[in-house]
Amino acid sequence: MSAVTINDVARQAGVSKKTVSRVINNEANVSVETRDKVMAVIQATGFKRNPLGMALAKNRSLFIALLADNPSPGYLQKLQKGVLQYCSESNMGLFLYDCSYRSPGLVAEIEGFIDNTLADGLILVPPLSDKKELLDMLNRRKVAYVRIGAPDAALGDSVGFDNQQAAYELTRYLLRLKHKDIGFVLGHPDQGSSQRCEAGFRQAYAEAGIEFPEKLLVQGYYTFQSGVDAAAVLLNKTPRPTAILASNDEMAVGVLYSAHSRGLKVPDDISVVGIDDIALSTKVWPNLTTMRQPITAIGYRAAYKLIRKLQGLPDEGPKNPEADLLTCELIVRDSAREPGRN
Amino acid sequence: MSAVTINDVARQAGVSKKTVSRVINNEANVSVETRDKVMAVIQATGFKRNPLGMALAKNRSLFIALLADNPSPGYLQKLQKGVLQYCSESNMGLFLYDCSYRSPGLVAEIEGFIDNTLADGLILVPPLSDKKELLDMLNRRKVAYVRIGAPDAALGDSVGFDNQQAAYELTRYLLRLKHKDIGFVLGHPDQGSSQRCEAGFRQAYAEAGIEFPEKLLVQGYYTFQSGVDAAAVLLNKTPRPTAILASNDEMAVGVLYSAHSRGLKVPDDISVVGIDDIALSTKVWPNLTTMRQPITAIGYRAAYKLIRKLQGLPDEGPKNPEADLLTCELIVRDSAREPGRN
DNA sequence: CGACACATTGACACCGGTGTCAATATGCTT
DNA sequence: AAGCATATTGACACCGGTGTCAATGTGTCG
Repeated sequence: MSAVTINDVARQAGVSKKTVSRVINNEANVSVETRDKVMAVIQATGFKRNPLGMALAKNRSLFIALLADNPSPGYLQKLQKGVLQYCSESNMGLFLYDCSYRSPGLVAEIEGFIDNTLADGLILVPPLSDKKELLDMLNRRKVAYVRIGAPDAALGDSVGFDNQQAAYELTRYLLRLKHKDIGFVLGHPDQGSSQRCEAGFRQAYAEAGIEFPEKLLVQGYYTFQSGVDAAAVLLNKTPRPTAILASNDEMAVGVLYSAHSRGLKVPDDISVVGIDDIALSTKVWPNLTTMRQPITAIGYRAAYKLIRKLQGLPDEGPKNPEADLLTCELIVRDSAREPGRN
Repeated sequence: MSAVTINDVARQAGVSKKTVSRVINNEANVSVETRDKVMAVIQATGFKRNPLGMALAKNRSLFIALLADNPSPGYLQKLQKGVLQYCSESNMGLFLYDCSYRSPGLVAEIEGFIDNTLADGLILVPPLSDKKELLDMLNRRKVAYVRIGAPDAALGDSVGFDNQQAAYELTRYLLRLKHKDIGFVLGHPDQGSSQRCEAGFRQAYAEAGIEFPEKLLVQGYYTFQSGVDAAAVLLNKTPRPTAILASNDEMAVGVLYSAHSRGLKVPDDISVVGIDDIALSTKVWPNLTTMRQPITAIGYRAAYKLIRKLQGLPDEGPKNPEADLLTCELIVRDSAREPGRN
């Protein structure tokens, strides 16, 4: 059945196994006749190189891993899809590893994971991508990585999108709709994206020359539940905000939920918008108006960058020197409109 | 830095590398002094066995893979969590692979994936777990697998839960609430679980001595969109059903969405229930009444069964001879109640 | 024709472990 | 004390590939 080895091919083709190795690796300096002969045997026998043997010899495993804490499940899922897609295209295996951001043994745990799998490279999802100790360990052990969503040239390659721009444009959109009292649900305080979102809100207000409603800024943690809780606070304020902007869709859906449970109608009584455009956003009623982040594309691009680096090939993507920032897009759906008579 | 090999340990401990191998594998017939001496060096050097070398020598990779098409993202996510958990506990790596159920090259594609990764075993998520050609290939290649959610002793080990029982109890619950015209959204026709659900509906009606409403049976495909579509059909019937039971929560949420978009109130105007209890079910308004399937536990148990099998250790779980069927549980939330005056 | 660059190929060691088997030491039986 | 079973250990080949280097063959130049 299986197990046609390089030795079998070599024997049948009447060459040394090194020559077979040359052929399967497309190396130069193999005569055309030899190459054809070997290829024929490979075809006939259905030979596939054993990745483990190769990995051992080359000290390169051909596996990468996606490391994630689980902030917004919908986000992770889309990201994973993009990563997986490029992995398939390039015949790389993708390991999955869940970890807990707050666990004290995190770095050691991940070190153990690397030892167990010998993954060549890692894709780090926020908030892991901001974790200095982790990056230090990876640098020390010379494990390649690409970070998602946290551009900071000093910390290494990253792919993400411009949260500040997204929040800025979304806020402008609400301001254009004539909302003035907008409630903001912040993201997780440990994540850089959170501060960038906040900067975007403020920027839009500043440009419009309207005083920023400091009292309508509520802490969130990027989770559904934190959105529910934040909305509960905001909806008790007087005057009640006419719109709520959450730093991600997962929380925006929580806001929606909170509004519904107090009998408020969206968008008649209050507008709700988010950022990301995850699958969930079109499963709730009403569909969420949001800034679409090309999450799957980001995952794809991250995998591309990592794998190209591992292969020693140049990155032929966008020429952005330090970080890839993919652009976002306003998706107008049904959860926001001009404030009504209340 | 890294790369303490078994040779290094052997040299420093003054023994042969085979003896070191014996120690790290906990083999018998090593004297206590030797074991201690070797252990001390292992501790001191921080030696970790290289999984690739081991895999090559033993012809066992210590990696398993989760193969999935993507029926209901929430389902997959919970499952993945359970699988990952047991993998972590047992130091196994988990590969992820997405595939398309309908792709004609599916079997060859998966075969290629196995060649690329040398995964020791596979966990198959429905509808893959029903795919005869796939199972044949795996048997032929002697790749171990555990199937999720499709008990059928002839096809190999499986872990799942009793869909028929779930649908049966859920239907009884609605009947007890005095619903009579219940609309049913069936699952994917290719998946066995779908027929079992249907059997459960019918069983409950038969027991109650009520004629089964054949006209209220609508085809679905386990996706959100198919739930939306099926509900559109059901809500146009006269008389309109007073309740809709969907074969999974993903579709039930679609039904909810459909009801909302026609201005119907749930549960005042119509009750909606589903099966699974995914994360989504508590993010929509109103929260979904559902039969909870212990999805994460199923994933955990599947990984357990597979890995124990690979390790040649006995399965010390439930003594169910052919398939593990974990029990389900009715979760009463806010999307169903007695039919109103209409 | 000799010297030399270059293309082609294979022998062999090596990556980091494990399996087999033989060598030696030890304890027990009679 | 001889005979034998058992415990402990290491030498060596092997898993399936790749890297190094030397040995050939071929073409070009002076």
